[in-house]
Amino acid sequence: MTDEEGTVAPTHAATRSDVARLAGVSTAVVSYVVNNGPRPVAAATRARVLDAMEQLGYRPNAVARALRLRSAQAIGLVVPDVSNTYFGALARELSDQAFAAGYALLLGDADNDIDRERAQVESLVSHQIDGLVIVSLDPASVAETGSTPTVFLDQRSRPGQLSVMVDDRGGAMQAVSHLIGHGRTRIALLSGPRGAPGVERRQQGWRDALQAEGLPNGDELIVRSEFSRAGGFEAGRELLRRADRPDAVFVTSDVQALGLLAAARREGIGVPDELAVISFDGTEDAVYSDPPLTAIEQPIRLIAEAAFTAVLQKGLERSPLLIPVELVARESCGCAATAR
Amino acid sequence: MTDEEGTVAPTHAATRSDVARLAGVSTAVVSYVVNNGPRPVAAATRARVLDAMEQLGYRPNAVARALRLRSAQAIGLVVPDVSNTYFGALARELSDQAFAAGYALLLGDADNDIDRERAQVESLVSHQIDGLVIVSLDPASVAETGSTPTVFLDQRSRPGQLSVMVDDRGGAMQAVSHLIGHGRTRIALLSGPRGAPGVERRQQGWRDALQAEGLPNGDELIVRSEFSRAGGFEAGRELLRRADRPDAVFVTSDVQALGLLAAARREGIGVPDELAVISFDGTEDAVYSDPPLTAIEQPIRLIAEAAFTAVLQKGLERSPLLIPVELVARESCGCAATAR
DNA sequence: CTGTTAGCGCATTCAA
DNA sequence: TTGAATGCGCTAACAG
Repeated sequence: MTDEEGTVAPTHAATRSDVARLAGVSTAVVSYVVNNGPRPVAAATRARVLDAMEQLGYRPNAVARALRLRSAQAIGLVVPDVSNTYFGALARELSDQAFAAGYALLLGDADNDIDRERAQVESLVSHQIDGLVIVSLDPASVAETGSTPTVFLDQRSRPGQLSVMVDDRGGAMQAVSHLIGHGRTRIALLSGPRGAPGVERRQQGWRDALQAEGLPNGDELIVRSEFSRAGGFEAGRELLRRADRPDAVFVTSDVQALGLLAAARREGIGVPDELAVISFDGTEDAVYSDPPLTAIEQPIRLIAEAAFTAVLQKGLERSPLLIPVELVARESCGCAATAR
Repeated sequence: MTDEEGTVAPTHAATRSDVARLAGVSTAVVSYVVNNGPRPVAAATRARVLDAMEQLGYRPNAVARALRLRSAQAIGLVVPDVSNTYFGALARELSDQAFAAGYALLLGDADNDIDRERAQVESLVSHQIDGLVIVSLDPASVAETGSTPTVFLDQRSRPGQLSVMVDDRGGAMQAVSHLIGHGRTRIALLSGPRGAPGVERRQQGWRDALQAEGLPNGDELIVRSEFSRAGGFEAGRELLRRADRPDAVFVTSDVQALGLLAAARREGIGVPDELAVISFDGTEDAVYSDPPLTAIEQPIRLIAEAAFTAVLQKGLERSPLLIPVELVARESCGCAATAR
């Protein structure tokens, strides 16, 4: 009820033709001032238009614009789980990039589910996004994105595919070498889900570094879990209860390492004294844990920049970038104790 | 060039009229089968259409649909910082809700900046979202959302506004009472940014609970920081270095509490023995910290459900919901020690 | 410098 | 049960 009061609140939001009418110009002119082109507009006219827009509280309709331009001025991001610290940070940085360039960000949370991931990708693509950045659970089975430029983060399945790669193997090798430098000899791997981004290469790095020193690197030293605190806790507990418990662990993500630390505490195993730990990611999680985690730090801002650039300027960056990572020593590896 | 080769690769993605042509029907019929209505379609015809869609790899254009329907089948979420565990979890749950209902989620990260927040809101609204959920830095200065239903999370500025409120005051009182039950008498407050969601009411609850017991509750017992680990660390350090150091702290968020725990460790202050801590949020951060945080747990899934429902069925839920919270005892309050 | 106008892809009313 | 035609709001020729 009380909808036909009239004159008070406009039924629809103002459109460009309302503005044109009020300003006494054509709709084209309104476009020209809104978009600052492509044709010039007389200063006086422009002022009238601006004034009319103001009066009407005019807001351009981005959807109509998107239909016309075949571009929504938006990019999509699909991750397995935004509530994971690393992916959250990634979403934040990408949102930053997008915003700075005038793009909106559509987020698809795959909920660690491959079907959900497919559905999210299809939904985003149908929304006419200008590009898609995806951290896939299984890059081989990602839905077809047609003409939407798509960049995979830290994974590559098909050859010609756009990717931003992180130096997973190198990082893992750094981590393991560091552990060896601390005199550790039985270095386990707390790995992530098969096929998850970076996992295979981090694993390879772990193995290669161990191999080079003639240290044990068999599958019996590997445990796996999801990228989560709970996963790291369970897998860590299993590992730490073994008779031939390792004296160090390289972990494929910060959140898993948080779980591992909790497991060590529960088992009464001192870190770093009895168990040295180095994780991959180097998010804020690593800085404020107990003990603070020595970690292979991913430059998330750089990664987001590279991804954003690649996705919007397809062609140029077809060379797969390799983002460097670096070891940031904190306490979980034993460095602090050594220093003391 | 090579555009008239035909039959090979279509220049544009297939549209409804390509499908119609191939199936030998009108575009209206294609609509009917795509949308399963509003008119019936003969089984044989439907089969032909489905077949044509398949052949062409047809994907409906959500933007065109949105323009026509004046609804993008999408909702927006604006938070101060997605990389904050709590907001990340919220984004995830809301994404879940939206997905289940066939909606996409547009995410706006305000980057803890009020101007950025305004811009994000405007951008989302212009994208014709069907509803907006916002956790605002300053609800009074949120951009006008016009006819887009908007629900504020845990804050209310204007009277008629849609909100999903959490029982902040009650939760804070529970926390403080619990601390008092452990014999603590000098209970500080590590508070959040002024105007941030829930902060004022949590502060009120802290004060009221203390007041009721005749315990000190002056402003000198309050320190403030952003909702971040780093903020909690700095403010915590300041607090713990005072001559009249408190014997307990109620913290307005998990991430701040993580920072406080790190500060206590740095200062050599034992938690919970010398300093009991209870935080607000109860995310996974609380479960795997050292010691695990006793926390007032927010039912994030419930909150997301309430917000989603409210935003899409405006009118119905105009009564401001009050979501209950509950204290989950872990170790930082001293319960474990008591039990032992 | 400004006005007219033809679509962008889709849903739907009106005819058939 | 199906087809033809209209318009959602906007951009960008094309024509003054």
